[in-house]
Amino acid sequence: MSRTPTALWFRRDLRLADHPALSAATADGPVTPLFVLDPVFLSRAGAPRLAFLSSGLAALDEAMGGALVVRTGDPATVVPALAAEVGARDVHATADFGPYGHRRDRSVAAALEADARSLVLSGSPYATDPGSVTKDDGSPYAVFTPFSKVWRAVGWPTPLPEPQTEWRGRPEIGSDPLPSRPATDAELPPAGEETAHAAWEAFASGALARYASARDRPDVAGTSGLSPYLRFGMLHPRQLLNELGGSKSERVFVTELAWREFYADVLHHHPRSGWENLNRRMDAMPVDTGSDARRRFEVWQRGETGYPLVDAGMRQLLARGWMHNRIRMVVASFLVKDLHLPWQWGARHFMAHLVDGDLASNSHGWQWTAGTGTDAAPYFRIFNPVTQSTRFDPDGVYIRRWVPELAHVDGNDVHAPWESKRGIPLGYRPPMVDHREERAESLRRYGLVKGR
DNA sequence: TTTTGAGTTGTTCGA
DNA sequence: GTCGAACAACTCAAA
Repeated sequence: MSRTPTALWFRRDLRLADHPALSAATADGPVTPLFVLDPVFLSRAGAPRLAFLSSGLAALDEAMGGALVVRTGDPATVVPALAAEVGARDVHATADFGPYGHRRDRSVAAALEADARSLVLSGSPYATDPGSVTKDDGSPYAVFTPFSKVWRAVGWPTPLPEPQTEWRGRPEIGSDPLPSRPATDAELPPAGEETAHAAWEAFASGALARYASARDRPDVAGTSGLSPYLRFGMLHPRQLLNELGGSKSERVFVTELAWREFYADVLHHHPRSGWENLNRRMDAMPVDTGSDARRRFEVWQRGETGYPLVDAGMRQLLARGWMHNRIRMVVASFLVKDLHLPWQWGARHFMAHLVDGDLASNSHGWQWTAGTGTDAAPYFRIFNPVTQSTRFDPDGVYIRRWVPELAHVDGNDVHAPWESKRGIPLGYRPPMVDHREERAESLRRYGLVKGR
């Protein structure tokens, strides 16, 4: 077997097990592991996600015996230069289906080909590659449920073992320093493949059994907490899917993974939907963007709306770089339907603070709430922040944890302190808007565009 | 080809 | 207090 030097360009696949591109590279010969600090990514990701990435790269580097090579700059320049330096004919990578990643990879591939080299893409961050689940006529699905049925029927390959790779990297191959962890006040989960697997094992043997009901409860640890690991490929969904059975809770968890795949598929077919309404008719929907809108947006960002559940969620986001899924919907509905602000404002704030921030899931989750997306929620589905609070945080445990001003408020007063006979607690604030009025205003605005 | 029923996550109102 | 209806429009799959 010929032994040709090769390179593996890591992106959102920071693991060694079940890594098709790594297996392909290992089959070629000695592998130079590369991570590129791309100024475009660095300018977009907020400090929490960069901090998580930094720890993830350190863990990956350690798992490779300190071989990781880091280069800084435009990948179209940096990757071919590294390939030439190590004499790699091929540069291996996992395919990226996001709009920017797809463009970037085309220009990197062109630059490599100009130098008689190739970018070889294997695998993807998904169980099924975006674009591969289609209707019989080849067109993409616009509704989740039929997509998910076909997606399940297509299935996924069994995970690959970690190969015996001959690394050829640092210090033999020069490298920039591994990125330092940017300062952030957020308390983040530990990163890395080993930690990710431990988190999965803990979930699988614990909260998974009650997932179907507990996943909606922000006051208990009912969710998997795996989203940051999936975001950076420290885990691959295929690894989880192969271990999941058919119990009610396991099926519900598989469905959550299917949503991740569906939204990646939608973004693949409609790249502009990352930041624009998928449903163009909704462009006519009036939203507020003036200086008072900015002020309301900042109140929402700080978690000072006066609605305890909304404020708890916004503060959890700042403190942890993460927010419970149901609360993401509650705060999103509040921004869109109580404050009448563009969903893109909220989506951008989420992307700046979420460790698991992923364009496909984030944008389409927001579009679902805003009623502008594929398979959108009916426009009249407007969350009542108090009803959601009493239903999903019945004892106020989540609110008291994240809104210290309310930590000592007794009983049900915690859900709507302004209704308390004892008055609004010191340090807290009255609701910034009247939900009943803003709900009516929202319905009025949707009425302007509906049926067109 | 046409028709029909179903579709993640809700709320309010009136009987 | 509980419960069913109403709140659109459109996509998709199955009949």
